[in-house]
Amino acid sequence: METKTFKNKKEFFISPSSPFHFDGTFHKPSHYPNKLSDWKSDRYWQTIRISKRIFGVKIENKGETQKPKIKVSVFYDKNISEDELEKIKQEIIWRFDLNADLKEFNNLAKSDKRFYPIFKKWLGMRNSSAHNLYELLIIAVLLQNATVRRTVQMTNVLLDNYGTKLKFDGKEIFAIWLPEKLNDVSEKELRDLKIGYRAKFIKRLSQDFAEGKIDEPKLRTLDQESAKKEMMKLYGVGPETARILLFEVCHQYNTFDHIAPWQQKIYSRLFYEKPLVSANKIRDNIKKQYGEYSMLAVHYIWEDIFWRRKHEKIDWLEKEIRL
DNA sequence: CATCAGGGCCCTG
DNA sequence: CAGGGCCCTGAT
Repeated sequence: METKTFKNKKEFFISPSSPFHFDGTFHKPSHYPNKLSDWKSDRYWQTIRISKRIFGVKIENKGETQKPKIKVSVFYDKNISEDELEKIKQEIIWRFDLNADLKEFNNLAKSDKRFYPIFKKWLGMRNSSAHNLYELLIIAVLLQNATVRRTVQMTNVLLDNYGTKLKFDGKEIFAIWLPEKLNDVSEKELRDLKIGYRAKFIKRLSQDFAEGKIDEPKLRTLDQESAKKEMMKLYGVGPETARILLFEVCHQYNTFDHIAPWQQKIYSRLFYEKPLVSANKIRDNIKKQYGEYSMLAVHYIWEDIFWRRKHEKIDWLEKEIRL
């Protein structure tokens, strides 16, 4: 593992579209714990790679829901150009969907008698991804067919071997390796880290990205159907992984199509207070109610229950999360 | 102790 | 388009 310490710092501000919810956007309690970011109320840290160069980023809330403003501090070594700063700014705006127009969605939420309190509580929250396509793809592959504990284990062993530990602002935050880092790493070496059949996926995906076969900027501009088609071409990407990528990386709000069995159980409780409702019924009802914003609406309700879980014991939920 | 399904996907028939 | 196999782990 590579370790770097960055002491130089430059700052700039971003004004997200209003309304905006800082903590809901920068922290997702449903995600598994990892060393790739850190969060305290109104403060957030992560690493970011811009044209293969790595930076430390601290983001602070300096505004209010209706008058949003965030301060970004970029940590680097040696020097940084205006161009790089601008690229970082634009990338943060994209990844955290800071320019989102959620007027229509918020109107929809208002007419939802049952869940309005939740939508109101998280008003201005964005669906976001701290990571780029390759990085989130790696995470998604590590989620496949694994319990949380195992996913955490696999993430850590890979980061310890190929990642970068970045020290900045008194924090130690990791970055996922660049795809070409695995050029000279064999599938067997990966396999020996106990990541199982995923070694094959990660090896092949890294190769494809290193060779520049995937055009992330273009994928971000495609309509949902075309983007999904392109994602599914990636080795190891099926319906569930494509859904994650489309929602988090491409900010497609209406990706509530594939429902995994464990999600189905949680949705059944959340929406029907029953142990098990058929996936088709769940999907149809949600799509009918939230239309183009199906996944986004579910995201609000989903994250809300995981926020509650932080300080409240929810027995049925504990049972459905495989730790 | 053994067996099995699982925070999916690929491949084969 | 159905079903087996895949790495491992935890539940039974």
